[in-house]
Amino acid sequence: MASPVRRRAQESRWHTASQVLAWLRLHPGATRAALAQDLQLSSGLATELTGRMRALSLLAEAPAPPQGRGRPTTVLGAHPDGPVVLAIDLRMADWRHAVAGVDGGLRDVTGSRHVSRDPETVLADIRRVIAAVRDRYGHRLRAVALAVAGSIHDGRLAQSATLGWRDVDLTALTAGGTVPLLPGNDATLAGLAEARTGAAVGARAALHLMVEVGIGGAFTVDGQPSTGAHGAAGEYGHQPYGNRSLPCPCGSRGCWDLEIDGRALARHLGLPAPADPRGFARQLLDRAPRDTATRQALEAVAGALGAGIGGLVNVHDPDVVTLGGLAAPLRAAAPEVFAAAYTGGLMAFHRGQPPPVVDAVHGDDGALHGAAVLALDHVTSETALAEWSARPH
Amino acid sequence: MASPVRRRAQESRWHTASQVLAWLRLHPGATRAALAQDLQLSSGLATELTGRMRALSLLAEAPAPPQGRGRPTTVLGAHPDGPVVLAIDLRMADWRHAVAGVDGGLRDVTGSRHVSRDPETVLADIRRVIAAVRDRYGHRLRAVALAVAGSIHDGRLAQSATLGWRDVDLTALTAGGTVPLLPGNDATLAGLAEARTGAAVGARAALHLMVEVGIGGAFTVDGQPSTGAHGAAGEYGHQPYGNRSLPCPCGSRGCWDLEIDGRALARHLGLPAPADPRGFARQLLDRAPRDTATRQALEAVAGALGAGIGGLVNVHDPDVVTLGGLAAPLRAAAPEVFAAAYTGGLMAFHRGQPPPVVDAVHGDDGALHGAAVLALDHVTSETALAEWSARPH
DNA sequence: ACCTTATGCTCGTACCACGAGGATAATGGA
DNA sequence: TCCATTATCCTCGTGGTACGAGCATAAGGT
Repeated sequence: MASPVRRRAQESRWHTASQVLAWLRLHPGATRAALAQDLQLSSGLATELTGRMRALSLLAEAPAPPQGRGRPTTVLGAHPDGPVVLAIDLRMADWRHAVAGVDGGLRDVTGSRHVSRDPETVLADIRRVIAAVRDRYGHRLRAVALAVAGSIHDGRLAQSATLGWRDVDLTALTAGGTVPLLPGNDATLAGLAEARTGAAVGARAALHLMVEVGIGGAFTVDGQPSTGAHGAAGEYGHQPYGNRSLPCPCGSRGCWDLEIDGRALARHLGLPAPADPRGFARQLLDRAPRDTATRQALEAVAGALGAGIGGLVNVHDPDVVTLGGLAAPLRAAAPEVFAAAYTGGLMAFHRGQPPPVVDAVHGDDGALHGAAVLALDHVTSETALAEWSARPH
Repeated sequence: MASPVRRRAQESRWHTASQVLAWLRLHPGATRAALAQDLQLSSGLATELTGRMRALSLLAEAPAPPQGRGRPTTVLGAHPDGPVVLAIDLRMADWRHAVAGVDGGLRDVTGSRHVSRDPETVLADIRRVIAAVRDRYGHRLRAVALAVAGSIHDGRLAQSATLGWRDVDLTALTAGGTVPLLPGNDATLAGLAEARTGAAVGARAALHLMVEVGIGGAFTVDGQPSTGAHGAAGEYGHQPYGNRSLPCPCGSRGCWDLEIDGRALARHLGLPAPADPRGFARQLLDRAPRDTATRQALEAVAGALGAGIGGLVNVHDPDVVTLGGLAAPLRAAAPEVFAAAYTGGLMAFHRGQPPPVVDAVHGDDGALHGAAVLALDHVTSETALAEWSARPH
């Protein structure tokens, strides 16, 4: 615990080290010479910093293969005894987890299907995994991030149509331990992953939209998602873009959600609401080319998707929009309809150079990667580094 | 000009000084002792910092009136030779400007009506004022911020329904000089002012919505507005919340704008679109109590306002929502309808503690104050302080 | 072998932050 | 009037990061 008086000096002490680790995650397998050049470190400072961080097990250096003339440099990587985080992605039918070191690489990616979708059972499973990882890594485990397909509010899972849960306390997962638990909405974290290592790399402001059951997303600026006051931001599916006569399970009416996912497709086809909207939509996407009615339903949905995205671009003014989950195949099913609705929804001055709408690159791994990013951001923060350095190594 | 190599040291050198000036603006007329306590500065550091900043004309100290026992402290304020900024608010019928020092206080608030609304004429007027202020303050003038009732895109005024302008280059206003021009949307800057010194003080995340002609706003996190990639964020009026059959001057259809302002009121009353939607709405608000049809029109608008705000709360998850311009009286005209639509538009888990919707406190001065905040943020940044200190005094 | 190139290391300097100890300037009571 | 009390300011020695110059080192090229 840093004394409050020493606060400013403590933090500035780890400022550059934190920058180094952030840079390392963006450039895995990079050399020390490249680090010094990118961050404009003097060679003296690079020596001192890497030395200090090596001594603290924050960094490992290995001789780099010589490339041309000059003294060979070293390759930077995570230290074998360095801090690690646990990333968990809790989805409708299954959940997965992985361990990551400060270089951002995911290790031990493991998954298993839910035996029961009952909250108590699932949370007990997760608690078991956390305990197992803590047993294996000991004090090296510094944070656990949990991506959930539902709305997060002050550390609680407020509601999840996907899982059928309502107001589940997640903080209890690491209660008793000292490891912080960082929960996040799955679409928000997938957006974070796209911004850092995905289709939105290089963009200052990026909007990610993900369709599974309903539509969610994240707006990131300089790689930081806008989380709002209680971590509940990004619920784009619950904007009144739709038909006011349709009630939404969220409690509101006319939500965009209802115009986008499998429920909307079923409605357009005159079918009852499917139990598994995601699976239903996937089926339709597969058989679309052969079925006119299905194609028309997909066109309606693609249009609703494009028009809404146009409105969101007006609100957020992103450099780029990324599509995750079913959003990408939905657009691909009716690209002209989507494009017309998208540009039609933009304010005139955006139409000269509309932000490109690109498919996400992380696929189903987005939320898991994003959870790792969230946890590693926490671990490589200046205060967390100060804490880590206070322990013996 | 700082050499790139010295960047890190230069910035950290001014880090605390920048914090001091930021704090001073939030606590005008505060004492040095209070500064040291709030920022947890050791008394030695407070001495050194204030001394350095006094020598650089960044700060003035005057003996504080003694209050009880103990050695009297000093009151901090802007130095009489310190840096200043020029804030300008360009509105439909008139424009105003003011000079501000680093303590944030607005001086010489002046206004004048447009003789002509022709862009060239108005911009020439503004150029004249900038030149006059520069003549008077010389190198002390460090930034000019310009609030405009229109959409900003990469430093240009992309379109303004209010002024009837389209794609006007604003950067030319200070061309030739070295003073940076910082343009901003008026609603965005009003939101900034509310977040720093208005109704949203203390909130981490705040949403400001302002109705004049159409509706615009700003989402601020920790006092920083989300500006997007090109400074065009916050165009809430151009989300497809409304009736798709209505074309909007922005080029899209069904914009929220068309459901909220004087044009919506006229439509509900079966009247043609008014030339001055703002004045028209003001008239109706005045005579509402005596006229049933008007009251019903106002109720429809208040409902559309509340429902949209509910959707935006789902998106942004703010701590508080502030209403500027006509938004406050529109709500007041039908508070029950507004409240029902607002909570009805919220996702269920927000309804337990919905973010309070409060009236803005800056009134018509919001954009001008926000422009001053924007300019002063620039001037008290670490790099700007480094530049200032490099000059002789 | 020697030069060239690229990088790492050492060390003196500059500067901010910190904390302890003492100085200072007011009040208020004896 | 004098002195204790209180709150603040100032001085100074220490610690720590960043910087840059100069030198050392380890390769490839000639």
